[in-house]
This record gives sequence, C-alpha cells and structure tokens, in this order.
Amino acid sequence: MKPRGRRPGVEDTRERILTTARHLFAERGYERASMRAIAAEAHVDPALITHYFGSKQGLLTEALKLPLDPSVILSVVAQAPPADRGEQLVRVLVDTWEQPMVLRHFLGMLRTGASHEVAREVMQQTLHDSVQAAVAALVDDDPDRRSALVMTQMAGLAFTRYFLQMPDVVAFAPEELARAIGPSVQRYLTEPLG
Amino acid sequence: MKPRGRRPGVEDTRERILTTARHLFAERGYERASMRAIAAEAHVDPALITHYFGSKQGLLTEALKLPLDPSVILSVVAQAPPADRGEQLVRVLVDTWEQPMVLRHFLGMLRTGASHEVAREVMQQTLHDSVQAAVAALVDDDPDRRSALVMTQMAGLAFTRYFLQMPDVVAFAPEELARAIGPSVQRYLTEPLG
DNA sequence: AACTTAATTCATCACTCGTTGAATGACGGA
DNA sequence: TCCGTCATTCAACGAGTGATGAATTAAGTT
Repeated sequence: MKPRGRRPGVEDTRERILTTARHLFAERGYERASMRAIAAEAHVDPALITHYFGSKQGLLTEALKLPLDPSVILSVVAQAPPADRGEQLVRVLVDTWEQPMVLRHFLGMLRTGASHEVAREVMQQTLHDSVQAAVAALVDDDPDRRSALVMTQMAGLAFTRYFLQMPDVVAFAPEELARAIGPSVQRYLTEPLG
Repeated sequence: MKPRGRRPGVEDTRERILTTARHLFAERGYERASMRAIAAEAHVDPALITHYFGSKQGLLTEALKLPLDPSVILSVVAQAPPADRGEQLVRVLVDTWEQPMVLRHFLGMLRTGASHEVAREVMQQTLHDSVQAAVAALVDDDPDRRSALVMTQMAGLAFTRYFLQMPDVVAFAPEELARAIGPSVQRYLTEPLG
C-alpha cells in the first residue's frame, strides 16, 4: 500500500526559503527579517512559509540547524604535535569561519540570539559542542575549565572580527592570527591552571 | 532679558525614561523593547518619549551614552609592575563588568547592536576607546595590533560570560579569571608579535 | 479518467508598532 | 492676574506584523 497522490519534496522551494531566511536573519536579525520580506526575496507567497514551517519560530529553528561537525576540526588538530595544537586550532577555526556559508550562519545565530531566547540557547549549545568536544580530547585534566578558557578567546576573535568588524582585528591575515593567538590557546590547553 | 515661562528639567521623568529604556533595551533588544512598553514601565505616556527624544532612534542614541571612562582603568593598571599588567587589566575589567549598571549597558549595546547599525558602531567605538587607549599607553610598539589582540580576548570573555552565560565560564570566580587569562593578555602586551 | 494528496495562492483578521497634533495641566516671571 | 513655556495626556492614523482558512493548481496513483 504505497501512498497515493502527489509526492512532496520534488520542488526545491522549501530549501530556497530556508536559504533566504538564513540570509535575512543574518543580515537583519529576527524581528526585522519579516516573513513577508523573506517570502518576497524567495519569490514565494508568505503563507507558504507557515505551511512548511508552522510559524516564524519554526522557520528560525529550522534555519539555525547546520552541520558544523566538531569531529572534523578535532581530527585535524589532533594530528599536529601537542606543542603546536593551539596554533593549529586557531588556524582551522579561522579558516572555517572565513567560509561565507559558515559566516552567514554564525551571524544569523548572533543577530537572532540577541533578542531571541531560543536562538541564544542554540548558539550556546553550538559553541559548547564544537569547542568542548575538540578540547576535551586534547587535554589531560580539567577539560571543562580549559575548554571554557579556549572559548573565551575564540568567541572573542569571532565576535570582534566578523560581527563588530573592528578594523585592527580585520587587518590580521588568518595566518598571522594563528601565530599571534595560537600560543595563548596553547597555554589554556597545557599550562597548569592557577 | 531672562527666559520667561516654566523652566525645563525640574522633573526627573526624563531620567526615569532613560533608565527604564536602558533596562528594556538590554533585556529585549531594540525592536522588542517597544516605546509603549518602555512608557508603561516608566509610568508615562508613550507620546512623552517622542516629546523628549524626538524618536525611538533618538531615545536609543541617548540611552547608549554612558561614561565608561578609560582613563580610570588605565591609571590603575599602569601602577602595577609591567610584568603583572596583563593580570591586572583582566582583574580591573572583570570587576568593572560585574557592576549591574555597567553590565546592563553592555548587554544593551549588544542586544540592540545585533539588529541596529548605529548601535553596533557605538559598541565598536566604545570597545575601541576603552581598550585601545589603555593598551597604547602600556606597550612599546605596535599599539594597534597589540590592543586588537587584547580586545579579542577580553571581548570574548565578556561575550561568553555575560551574554551567552556559558556555565563553564560563569563558574570561574573573578580572581581565577585574572590568574588564568592574565598571562595571555600579558603575552599580547609584551611578547614579540609573530 | 477519477481520485488523492501536496504545493501554492488569495483575501483577510486581529494586533502592535512608531508617530502626530491637538488638548490639558502645572509652574514661574512680569 | 495674565501670559508664556514646558510637562503630560489623549485619541487616532497609517503602516506593517504573524497567522488563518478557504480556494486553486499541479502532480502523482489507481
């Protein structure tokens, strides 16, 4: 007994809505990215969004899901000799963030998370998952505290460079960042904690 | 020819509006903190806000002005011996941020800046002014690059601890933060840049 | 072809928003 | 006392919001 009638999913409209939603959430934040604006830019009727995602909140939840697999980062960093892992971690993360798709997703989380409880929790969870997992596998003791310290440094780099776009931070080339900040991260990984 | 008629400014209503505006901007962000909501919490008619500040935008601009004098921070840090200045800078900044009024102002800038161009520029300027000035007076060379690196670390600490409220970061006591992060800042101040 | 299901559109509701302009009230100087 | 100035309120407009439910169109299955 196969299902009868028209099969769903053959059209890519749903994906187009999600893409432009991420785009506008990242650009304007949650409230300013109205469903009508998203619908218009996706060349779609506003009601179609409700049809697919139930509500604007549902669209947001769906839009924030993105595979930012921590294990990829982990495997690359783990290959480096222990003394170079701090530098390597910075290098890999910066290279990841420089990709437009990832960057847009990050800005989307930040702009919506600013005024939206759910989005903030997603951001917290995402950051935790991607850093905590990677760091915990590299250190000998105190994984929570060490990964927390790494997070403060890496989150601050992302925040000032990609969100605030502070000129003096943007001026660094990715490789310069790795060499300048890497040793600090290395400290958090290996040095005894006060 | 003295001015005639009733003198302005005798009532503190204007200040009450500003205070609750900062409160709601910090709590909800720009769009969700409606003028009606602000007016209600200040026990005031919505039109009075327009009367005083011209527009919601004007209210925001006024609300974001706050004396966060960098020179105070600078003077305290400069007194410490050069080798302890990184730790001291972290200590002073964390102590400052822990004050409710400062914290509210910081969250206000962040939540509004997420979706509001002007607020983001204010935040960028504020961060630049308070860190760049302090750092430039402490280092021998490359003040822009060194202060940029310090900013990435300190902004990230503020972001993860006060905005995201990541449990592992919140778990640190202020003094622990100073000892754990201080040496990293010290590196940015004194170590040769890659 | 008839039928079933999904994709898409249309018109509309019930709100909330920021802003406006006229009205009222309070206070101080002449 | 009269008048000018500011503080404060009131009612309302126009635009934009998210959401709903019924209608239409398209694509599969039998």
